[in-house]
Amino acid sequence: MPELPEVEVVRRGLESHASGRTITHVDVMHPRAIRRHLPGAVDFADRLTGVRIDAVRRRGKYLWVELDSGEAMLAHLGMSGQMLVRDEGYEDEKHLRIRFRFADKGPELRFVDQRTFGGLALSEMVKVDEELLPAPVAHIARDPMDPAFDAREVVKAMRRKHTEVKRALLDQTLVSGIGNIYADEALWRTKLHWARPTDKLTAPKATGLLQAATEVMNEALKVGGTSFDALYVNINGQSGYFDRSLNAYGQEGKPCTRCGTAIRREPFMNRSSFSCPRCQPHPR
DNA sequence: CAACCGCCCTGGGTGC
DNA sequence: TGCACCCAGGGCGGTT
Repeated sequence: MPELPEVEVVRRGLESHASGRTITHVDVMHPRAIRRHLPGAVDFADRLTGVRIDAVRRRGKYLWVELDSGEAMLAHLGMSGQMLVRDEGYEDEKHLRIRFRFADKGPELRFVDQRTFGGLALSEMVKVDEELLPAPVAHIARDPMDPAFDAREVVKAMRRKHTEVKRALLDQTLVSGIGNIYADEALWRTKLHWARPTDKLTAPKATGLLQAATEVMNEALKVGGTSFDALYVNINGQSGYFDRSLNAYGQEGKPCTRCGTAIRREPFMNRSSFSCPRCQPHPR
């Protein structure tokens, strides 16, 4: 569920509630939550203890905190990962995976994850295009909210590919941050079917598609992101409201808000794609 | 090398 | 009530 807008909501929450704080205790209650930290839970906790959080950053759906030790703690929320700021003594969540306590004795930071696709890891920073990134993020493309995002270059690269347009939108090495929800919404806004071949898209169409993706994610960010259930929440456990503004994703059978035709659902990469049969006809 | 497929995992929902 | 099954899905490793 968490795509760029939802991860950005979490980043902002962490920036105001975790930056500048020094970690004193780390409890890893589920090893799978740090499976990408190969040296294991003890090493993870040891290297974080006594370390201060200097900044909280994001690229696409990846989130990381810069530490005064020179490392970064990298997070990916997967489908159901949450970062929660909770007062000490607040009841443990059922799927609490990692708990952080701080020197200021203020609220804890908790990583909660029902479906365990998410996780945390410590990583070293590497320089990519004059920018320091955690090593596992080095191959992730800039997202549309990055000041250095170059839409013209992305359009060129997209039109060079031989694939379906939705696959390209979801390719995090081409443009990052877009997942199934915002891909379907951007395609609906641009009146493109997901299976349209990228190499047959005109440059204006591809440009418009990227613009639509950027706009829909900005609109979602303004209202706190998209939540269908309790799986995506901000650091205080609150849902976002953008699900009320969705035109395609999850709208199977409902009338298209543009033309009234019932929205269809089609299988796509072992999941679903939602689109309007009239506004977004199948490519020939 | 680019494209693509299957797997990782859990629990809420549904149908029998 | 209980069981089997389906579905959600980003990223990664392996295959074509």
